[in-house]
Amino acid sequence: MSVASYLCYPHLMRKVLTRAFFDRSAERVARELLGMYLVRRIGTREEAFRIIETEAYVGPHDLACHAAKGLTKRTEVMFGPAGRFYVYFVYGMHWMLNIVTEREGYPAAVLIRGIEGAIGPGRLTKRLAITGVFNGAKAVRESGLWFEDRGTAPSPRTIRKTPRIGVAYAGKKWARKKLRFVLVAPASQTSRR
DNA sequence: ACGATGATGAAC
DNA sequence: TTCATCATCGTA
Repeated sequence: MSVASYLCYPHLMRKVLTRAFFDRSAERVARELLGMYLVRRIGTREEAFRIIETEAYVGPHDLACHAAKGLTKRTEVMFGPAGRFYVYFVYGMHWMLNIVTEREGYPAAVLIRGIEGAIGPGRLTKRLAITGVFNGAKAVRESGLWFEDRGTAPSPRTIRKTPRIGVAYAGKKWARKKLRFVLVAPASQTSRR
């Protein structure tokens, strides 16, 4: 494959996001995951979905973050190294997919809330057949679930910041923080004037 | 608009 | 033991 091919067909660029990408603040990771791809492999079948909605849960002081409860059996994955999935069950029905961020020992994560074709964290996991078996797994090819940079980073002007969904219990300060990131023009790769 | 779903952890 | 939760679907 020549360099020219990549220039003509930017989607052929496929760079798997490694631990270093996630070993940063949850807020930055949440913002930069917009436009990246979540890739799922089941057997030999592979599907990639552009990420269009995320939320950052920024640490133990963030009262909306499960880690604010401290180290428990459920939250222990968040206390581990970055680049692993934190998957938990809510409301007796839905699996929520998060990716752990920050250094080992500092609990923080990004909730993947929406991909093209499946808006909503519960719908997304159902669509990709993601359950608790992914909890603690590394986001690498071998796991069957990973992230890729396909060279389609969105223009900053297509990114919206809003308060997170369903976190009123966290108190005004944390419920109001704009830690939800939404890509409003998923198809466009560059800014429009 | 509201009830059902049913793991986890905190409050009681 | 009871209650609320990082939703969603079916029924009214």
